Amino acid sequence: MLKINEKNKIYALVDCNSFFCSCERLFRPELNNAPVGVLSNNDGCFVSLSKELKVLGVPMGTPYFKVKDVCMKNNVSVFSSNFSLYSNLSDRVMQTLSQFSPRMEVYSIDEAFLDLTGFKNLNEYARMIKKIVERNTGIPVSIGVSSSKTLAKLANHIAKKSKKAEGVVVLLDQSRQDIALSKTPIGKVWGIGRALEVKLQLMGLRTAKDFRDYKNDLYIKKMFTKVGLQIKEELQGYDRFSLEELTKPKKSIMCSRSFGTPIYKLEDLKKAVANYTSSAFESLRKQKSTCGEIGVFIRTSHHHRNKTYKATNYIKLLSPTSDSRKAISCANLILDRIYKKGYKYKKAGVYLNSLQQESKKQMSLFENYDDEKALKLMQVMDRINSIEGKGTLRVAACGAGNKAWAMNRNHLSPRYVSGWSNLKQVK
DNA sequence: TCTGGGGTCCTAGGACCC
DNA sequence: TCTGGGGTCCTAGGACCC
Repeated sequence: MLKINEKNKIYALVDCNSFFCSCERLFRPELNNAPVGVLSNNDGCFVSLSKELKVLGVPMGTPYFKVKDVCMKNNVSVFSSNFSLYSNLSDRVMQTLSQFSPRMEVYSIDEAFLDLTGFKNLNEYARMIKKIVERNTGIPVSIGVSSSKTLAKLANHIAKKSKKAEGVVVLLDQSRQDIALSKTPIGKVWGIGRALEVKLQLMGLRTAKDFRDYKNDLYIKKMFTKVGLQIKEELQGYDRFSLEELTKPKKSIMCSRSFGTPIYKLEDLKKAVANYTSSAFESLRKQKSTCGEIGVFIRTSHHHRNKTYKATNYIKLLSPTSDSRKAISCANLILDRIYKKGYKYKKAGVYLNSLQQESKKQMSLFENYDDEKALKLMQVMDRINSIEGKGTLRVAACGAGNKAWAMNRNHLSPRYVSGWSNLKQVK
């Protein structure tokens, strides 16, 4: 099999600092240097912690009741989560980021990868991105730049921690990579979770550098599957998890909640699940999919041994649907099957599986470009030129297939140049 | 007493077919 | 009585992420 060995990509990972906390702070500037935390549904656990709260020794995911005292004593501002606000602000951040590269992957609500391949003065460019995002949205970000997503992620991690870095780390030369990787515990590497961490440590691999330099690839593949080997190669700087610009439609959708107060009765479960079903179907219709299978689960608390019960069951639909009323009657049927009397239910949810697109017309950002997208490309070009000098990059639009790209002049092929005049006309 | 919600990908193993 | 072997598809469950 051909192994592609060129390290020719450059990715930036832009990550919002303590995102939910930062969102809350936008409306309470007086909290800017104070400890802030945001809680999950039912105010269960912390899902976002400001730097000042982390310093107090509260780890991510801690149940609130366990640290309530600490919070009171230290005057911590604790918020219930407000996801519609966060998702609004996220859109604004992403919108701003899209001005800095023609290729971008929105990875999560608070993170995006930018393809900066071919760009120069990366440090300066990244600092400009950081400054402009903060100015336009009020959300502070950290940026890590390197030749694979995994390394960019690692660089970002350092950018967050190191004071000297001031929020931006470009991790490209070998000696700096060696130092950074040798200081990174193996479990901190993106894609290495608790289970793999244990296995790797048993092999004597304690740091990211140990793993990167481990010689036996076949053994890695056997022990950690294809993905494990890919992570190792990403640490070596090879691009194995390439950028995914398209926001693909979801393959499954679920909606579930824990109950603040437990539920005992079947009819109450049915009401709750009906609500979850309608909101799951809203997402389903939004991405123009139909659903071919519906599943429901109910469970008691898993934190106490005695009298636990959990059950899941599915119904396959003869004809896929996006009509939530049909789905709700299925959900009720399932609940009739799995409900057992006498239990204290703490959580329930609905799964939508076997999703299919109603129409296959999925467009990438720059496919079927229109005036607006073309103008956006011009914007990107201006940004790039402002830092690298005019003429470094050129924006071209390709007539065939209606694709438009911004690219390095050196990589400009005649095929793309042909569309150049097109785009100028648009401007 | 009180412990989130929403996803993806991969593999092993069983069912089934020829 | 002896009881093959290879392929595909599906599902459950584990691992990971934010």
